[in-house]
Amino acid sequence: MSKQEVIGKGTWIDKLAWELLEREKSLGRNTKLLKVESGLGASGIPHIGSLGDAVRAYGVKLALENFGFKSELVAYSDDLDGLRKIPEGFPSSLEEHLAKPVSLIPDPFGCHESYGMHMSSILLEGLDRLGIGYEFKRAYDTYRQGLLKEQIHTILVNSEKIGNKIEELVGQEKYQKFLPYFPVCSNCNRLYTAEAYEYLQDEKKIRYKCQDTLIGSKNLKGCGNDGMADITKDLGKLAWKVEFAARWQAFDIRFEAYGKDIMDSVKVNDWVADEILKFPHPHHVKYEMFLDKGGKKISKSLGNVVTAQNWLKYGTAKSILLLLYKRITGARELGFEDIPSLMDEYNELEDIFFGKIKLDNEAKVVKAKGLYQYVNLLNPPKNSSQHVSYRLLIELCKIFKENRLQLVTKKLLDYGTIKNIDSQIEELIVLAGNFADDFDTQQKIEIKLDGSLKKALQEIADFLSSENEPQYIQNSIYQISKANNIEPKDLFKTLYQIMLSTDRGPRIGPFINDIGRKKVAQTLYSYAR
RNA sequence: GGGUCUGUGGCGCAGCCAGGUAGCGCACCGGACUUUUAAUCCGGUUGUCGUGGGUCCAAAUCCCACCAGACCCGCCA
Repeated sequence: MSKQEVIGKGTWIDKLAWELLEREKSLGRNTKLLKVESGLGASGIPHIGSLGDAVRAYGVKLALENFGFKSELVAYSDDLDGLRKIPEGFPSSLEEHLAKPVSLIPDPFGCHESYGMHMSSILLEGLDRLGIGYEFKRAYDTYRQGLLKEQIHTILVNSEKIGNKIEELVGQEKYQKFLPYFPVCSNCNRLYTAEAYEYLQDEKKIRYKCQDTLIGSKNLKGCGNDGMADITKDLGKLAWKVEFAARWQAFDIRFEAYGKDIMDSVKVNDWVADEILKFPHPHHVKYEMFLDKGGKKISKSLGNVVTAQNWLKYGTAKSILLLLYKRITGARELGFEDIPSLMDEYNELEDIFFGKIKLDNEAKVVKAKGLYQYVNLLNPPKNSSQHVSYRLLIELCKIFKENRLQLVTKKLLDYGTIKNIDSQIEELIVLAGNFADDFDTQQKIEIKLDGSLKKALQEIADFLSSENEPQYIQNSIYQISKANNIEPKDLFKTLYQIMLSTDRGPRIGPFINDIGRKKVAQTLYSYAR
């Protein structure tokens, strides 16, 4: 390759941070503190995509710090968003709270102060477990404290201009008719039903009428209240099409990533920031949504979602960070089945980092080492850990269900895969064990037993019940099959079916010995009857 | 209507965003170990990188056009 200066650690994150710095330089802005932002939805279960937004923003923060600048990640919870759909698996009692801001809805699980905080907490806990630091902010506080009042005022004063521009940019006509502000009805607490029709500039108040409105296909009842909202302290919120811009300026945000589903909103917000608020919009990067394996967008309102918490049952925090840092472009169908390869890929990166694997392409080495450092949040370990293929662990865990930790480690030592047992290995076995238990989708095989097979099983069980050397177990099975005129193949198959629910498996003599011959004998007796 | 992404052995995908020998998993074949199954280990086969142009000493990778599929937006946030 042509020699090119390596930027930072040589990853896309560094390149992005570099672009950001170049832009700030040309804007001539103060670069004392470069804040990056991530918006957290608070109305649905936060899946790994929401997490990714924050994790990647944090990566940019790290890159900026690596370049010698101060940076901070603002995690902003959109908890004034109204509840529009009840997520699957949530109580239908939420029905009465539809259209209310999620921060004004009681937590259906009773563990947090509101529905919104319940959802946000799931995401924040995920960030904590990944070691991501952030400053938490909420829409609720932001509006209550009037932090956006200047911006709201400017936007409302210019609402006609903005409405026309929105139509021009993205073809949405709505804001040519309505103000881009949703008050929360002081009478019924609902958002969306309260239609803002007049802004009283001098008083900084909005007149609204609470009336029936359509959300999706659902008709929501308004309460008829004819009210007034003070934009400096009452609850309510700017429409998304203009809200980011207000926030960017109020919080002095210099970077925000976004998913392609809100591309249009970002386009409008950039314009509003630049032209209306006179605050040069933050640098952006667009990322693809994570899709589930069917190719559908992961819906936050659906249950059974790939959350950080679910992922961490099977994979390490580093496997999530690797997923999110390895690249930003490209559509990704994501599922738990991606965990094994990410787990193994991390080991490979570690080997490259510590020089155990040589690559001939120097540029790729730099990139791999850089990625490894980001996955370790730019604080890589001093020494390489012991590596075991995660796939191998899964195979072993499928076989050993009881006494798993002990039996799997014994096998690993036998194979010579590891030299000694350490806590990391034990942790991996637990993770791989969970994976094996939850995703070993081999359907139960119907076991057909005729008379001679039953007799053979009986004999094997008898043999196992007596004291014999382990190495004879394998042999005895051959003998018993011959004595009963059964193909050894069929007898082995039956044994695997009984013990593992598969047609194949590990060498059976030592295996029986490992799980305990008495226990196997009991199982076989029950089938021989 | 607007936009984005994807297209790589039989299947599923990585590599593309900083061009330099086309890779991984599964499957398949052979070997080792084993008293003929299999786990595991070692080795191997499988490709005009969607099509057509362009840039370049060099393109799966960058640019343009086209074809096909998926998704998002055009309610709302």
